[in-house]
Amino acid sequence: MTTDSLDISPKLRGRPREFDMDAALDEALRVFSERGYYAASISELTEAMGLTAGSVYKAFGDKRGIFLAAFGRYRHVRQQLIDECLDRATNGHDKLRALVKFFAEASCGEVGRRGCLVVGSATELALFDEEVAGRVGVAFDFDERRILDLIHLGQADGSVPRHIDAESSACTLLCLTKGMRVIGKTGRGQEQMLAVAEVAMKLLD
Amino acid sequence: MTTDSLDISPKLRGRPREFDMDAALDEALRVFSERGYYAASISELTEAMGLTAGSVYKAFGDKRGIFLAAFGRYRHVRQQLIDECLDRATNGHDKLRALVKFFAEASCGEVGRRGCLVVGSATELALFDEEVAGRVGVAFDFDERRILDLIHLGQADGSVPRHIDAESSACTLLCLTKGMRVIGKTGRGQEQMLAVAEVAMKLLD
DNA sequence: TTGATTTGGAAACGATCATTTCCTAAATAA
DNA sequence: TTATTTAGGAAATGATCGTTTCCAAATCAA
Repeated sequence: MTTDSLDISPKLRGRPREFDMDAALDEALRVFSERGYYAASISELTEAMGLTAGSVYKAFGDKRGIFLAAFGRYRHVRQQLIDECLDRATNGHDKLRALVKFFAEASCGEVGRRGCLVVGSATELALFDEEVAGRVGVAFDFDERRILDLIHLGQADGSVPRHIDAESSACTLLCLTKGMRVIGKTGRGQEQMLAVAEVAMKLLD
Repeated sequence: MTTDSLDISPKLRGRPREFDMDAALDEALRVFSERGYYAASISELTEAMGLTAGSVYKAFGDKRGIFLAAFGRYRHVRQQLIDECLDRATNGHDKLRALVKFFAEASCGEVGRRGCLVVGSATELALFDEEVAGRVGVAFDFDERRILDLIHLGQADGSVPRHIDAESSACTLLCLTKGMRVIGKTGRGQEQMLAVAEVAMKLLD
C-alpha cells in the first residue's frame, strides 16, 4: 500500500527526506476529503501531516501540488481496496454485486459522512480547474470502464443476460455508485444503503 | 417565480429596499453553484448581485446568510420546474420517467457542468455545518419522498408493479438522480444521460 | 416640520490565507 | 576535507478574505 514504491532510486543528492510520503499524503487526503479544497488551510494540512509549511512547500510546490498528490494517493488506495473486493467474487454478476455493495458500505454512517475525494473534487473544483477536471474525468472513466468490463465478463460467463445494453448500464451504475456517496454525506444507515445495492442489481436482469 | 412574495407587508419603517431580492438571490445562487461556498468571495457575490458589501450585510447578516437565502431560493425554483414537469405526465410511471429525464437533462453539457447547489453543499459543507447539513437532509428527504409518492401513485394506478420495494426503490432512484448531477460535472452528452434515464426505468419493472 | 428607522455605499479594519525567506542540518560528490 | 545539494523549520510577507464603520439618502411616525 505504497504510492512511491517505484522510485527506489538509491542515490539522490542532498539531505534525505525524513517523513514518510504515503503517511503524510494519507493525512492530507483525509483533511481534503473532510474539509474540501478551499476550507483545508495550509496550517491544518501541515499539522495533520506532521510537517512545517517550509517542508511541505519544498516537497509539493504549492497547495494545489499537495492536493494533486493526495488525489493520486486516494485513487491508488481505493482502487487497491476495490481490486481486493472484486477478487473475492467469482463471476461477473457477483463481482458487480460486490462492487455495488462496496460503495454502499462506503456511503453510510461516519465513513459515508467523510465523503469521497473524487466526488468532492468534481463538485468543488472541476468547473474552474482544467487539470482537476481532467483527473476527475479520468477517474470516472476508469470506474465506468471497470463496470463495463465486469458486465462483459458476466455476459461471457453467463451470469449477466446478453440483452442488456452494457454501455448504458455501466454509466447508470456509475451514476448510482457516485450518487450513493452524495446521499451518504447525510449519514444514512447501512441496511438502507445495502438495500439500495440490492435493488440496483435489477439493472442487470 | 418569486420567493418572498408572501411577505407583502405593505408598511415597513425606514428607507425601502431598492434591489429585487429574487433577482439578487438568483445571481448569488449562480455564483455559489459555480464556485462553491468558500471560493465564492464577497466581492464576486456583491458584483454579481449588483450591490455593495454594506447593502448585502444589511440584508443578509453575513456570507452564510447570503448562502442560506440562496439555498432556499434554489430549492424553490427547482421544485417549481419539477412540479411543472410532473404535471405534464398522467400516471405514476410516466411521472417517474419525466422526473428521471428532468435530472438527465440537467446533468449534461454546460448546464450539467454548472452543477447542483444541494449536491455541492452536501459534499462541501454538510460535514462541519450542522445547519447546512440539516437543510441538505431535508432537501434529499423531500426528493426521496416525492419519488416514493410517485411509486405509490403508480402502484395505485397500475402503471408500476405492486411487487417492487417502494422505499428501497425510491432511495435507489434518489441516489441515481444525484449521481447524475455528479457525473454531469464532467460534461457528458445528452444522449448518454437520457440513455441512463431509460435504463434506470428498469428499476420499476 | 422633527425624530426614528432603515438602506446604499465608500472606505477602513483585523484576521487569516498561501507563500517566501533565511538559516541550519544532513546527505552525496569531488 | 570541501563543495554542493536538498530537507527541516521559524519567522516574515503581501494579498485577500469577511466584516465593520460611518455617513448620506429615503422612508414612516409624530
